[in-house]
Amino acid sequence: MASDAQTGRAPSIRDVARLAGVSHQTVSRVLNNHPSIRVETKARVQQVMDDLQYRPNRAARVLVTSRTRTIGVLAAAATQYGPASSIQALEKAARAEGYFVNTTNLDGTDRASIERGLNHLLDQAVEGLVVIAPQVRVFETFHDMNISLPFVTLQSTGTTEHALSVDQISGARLATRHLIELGHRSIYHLAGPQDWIEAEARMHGFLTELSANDVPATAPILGDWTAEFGYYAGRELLRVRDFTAIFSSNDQMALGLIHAIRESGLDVPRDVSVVGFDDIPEAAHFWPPLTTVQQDFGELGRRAIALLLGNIDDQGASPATLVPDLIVRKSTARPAF
Amino acid sequence: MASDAQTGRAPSIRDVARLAGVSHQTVSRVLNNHPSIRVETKARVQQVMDDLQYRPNRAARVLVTSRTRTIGVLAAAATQYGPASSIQALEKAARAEGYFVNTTNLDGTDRASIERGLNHLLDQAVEGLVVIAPQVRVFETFHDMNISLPFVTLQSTGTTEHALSVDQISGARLATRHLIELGHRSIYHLAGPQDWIEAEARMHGFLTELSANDVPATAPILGDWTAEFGYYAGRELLRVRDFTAIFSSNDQMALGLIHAIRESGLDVPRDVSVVGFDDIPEAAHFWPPLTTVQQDFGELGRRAIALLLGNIDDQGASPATLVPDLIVRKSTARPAF
DNA sequence: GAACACGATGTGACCGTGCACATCGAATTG
DNA sequence: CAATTCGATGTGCACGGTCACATCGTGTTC
Repeated sequence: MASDAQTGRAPSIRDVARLAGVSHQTVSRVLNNHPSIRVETKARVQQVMDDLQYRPNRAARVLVTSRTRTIGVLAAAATQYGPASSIQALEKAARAEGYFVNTTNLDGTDRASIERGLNHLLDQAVEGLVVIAPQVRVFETFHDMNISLPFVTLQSTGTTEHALSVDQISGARLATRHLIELGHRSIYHLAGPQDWIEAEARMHGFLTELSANDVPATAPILGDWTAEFGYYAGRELLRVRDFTAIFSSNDQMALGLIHAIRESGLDVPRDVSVVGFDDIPEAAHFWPPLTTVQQDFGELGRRAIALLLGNIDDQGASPATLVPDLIVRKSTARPAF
Repeated sequence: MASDAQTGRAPSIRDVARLAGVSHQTVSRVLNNHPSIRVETKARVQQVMDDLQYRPNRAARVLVTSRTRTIGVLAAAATQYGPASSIQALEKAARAEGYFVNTTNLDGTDRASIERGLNHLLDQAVEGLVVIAPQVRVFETFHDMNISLPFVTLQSTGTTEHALSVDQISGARLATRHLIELGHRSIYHLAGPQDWIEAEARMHGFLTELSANDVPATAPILGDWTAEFGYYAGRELLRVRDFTAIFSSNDQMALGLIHAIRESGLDVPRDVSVVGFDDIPEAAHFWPPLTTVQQDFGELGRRAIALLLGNIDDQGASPATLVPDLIVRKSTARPAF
């Protein structure tokens, strides 16, 4: 009855202790590598751990320390390249810091779905939050549920302290300026959903750059990030055809746009120039290869973690601004006029 | 000193009990809605819970029940549409069943990375595993670490009981037959990495269909799922140009392929027909719109959970075979000969 | 050489739940 | 009407770690 280890439960710290002939506390010290332990004692304990394939029980640790070391990700478009890449990088970075990540995907973007997502995350007692979703609505909900938790939003204007400053505005200005410099004067903007902070920022950048160059502004078209939408928007737009260039808020919509343009017998870039945003890996292989604004999604994810853990562990992090690059390929040219 | 609730710790079951004037066990019963509780008692407890914004402590529960209700996902290409969609659906389905999901992304596909990923998952005591990665290598590692855990692989030939039977083979045959029926006799296959079971299955389907129709087989080209690879493979292939059609193992590589073909002055589908696999949302907007094999990634994810929870909760699930569809668009035509 | 510091280790309580068992009153049964 | 059953509730312990504190032997200090 001394070796009642076959109870089905995994070996515990006390099982290790017994076999190593030490107290459970000594085992705990080995686990947290406490300085004052004799090397041979440590070795002996470690040996027993290996033999037993011992793994510390996370739940027990969490219970006593009340630290879950888990950060939550609230995602709305985890299917798209950008968010997916950021999440991947973020998860990796968190893991390297000994943190766990729980990614929860919203069922929809309505209030109830957001609430459900947040609740799921709170049930796990996440220590911080990364929001990759319509931030505006999430933060409202967040506030109404009056929860206070360190959080970071992946892409933003940089107004809040919680926000990672990827300069979406300057990225959008870069794209717009490129079109203006080529000689375009009638430029449309296919925007993203306006409750995504980055969509709003890109639109803002677009309008700012237009007015800075005295180019007449056009009303942005509000899209949903999909190629499908880009396609139908393109077809609508072509009925009038009072433009020579379009700046799309992401690459997928640009693809749909090009599809519509070409289907109507026009050519890109001869008749219409198109600029995208994101530089997804496929963009270089669109036909024509897409001129677009490159974002480093991986870096974004890593910085999100750095910023968040900085908040959690209370040392202030420095979110230096990431400036996106314009990648000029073949989808833009001088207007035919 | 009776109201020592401001200790910083969240309210516990006993805080609720005290305020409701019942024992902690009664509160626990309310939580797990035990049948024999007076409705008014239940209401009173619930009221206190709301007031306190009480949330059950998951760690404590896990500790005592030794059930984590967490399933782990080991992912290698979470950045791509297919895997990402499956993960998203899977996470949602798991959540609906009261399970938590932890997605761990492999740093690489080497042995050490896989081991690291598995360890991370085991540290959380996941109750089951979904593998979206080079399965062959994962299972070897899995075996060598001699861990036994219910697991499911998302896409496979259907040989194992653990495997979800999406019939990748018949999907590939569908695509190949389509090309043959159009009159093609010189068909290449751009395959995926061979330690992905689905890549191997698609290749198998391709070869089977060729031989069933007495069409001479060609050596498959082993790719890495990326558009970039498709592009370079296409350039290589075009130096010889002894083919009229290519079946690509996924849509991204097909895109790169088309890019290379068109760049060399040839046309798709006039000179070369191309078929993809997956039907990512962008495929309909490629130029030309891509003929491809459609997979229901969401359904895949949902079934993975159903199968896994069936194993965990011990009721045998029935993994009826999902048969993919061929979506004919504009990238295929009769050979010009 | 007594007082003390310190390194190495052990002891017991505690974290927030669920489980097994006990209790107690009311309804049912013979 | 006593015995039994059952519904509604309470009591105490266990889960597997960490923390605060105690213990003990040894070297250092004055």
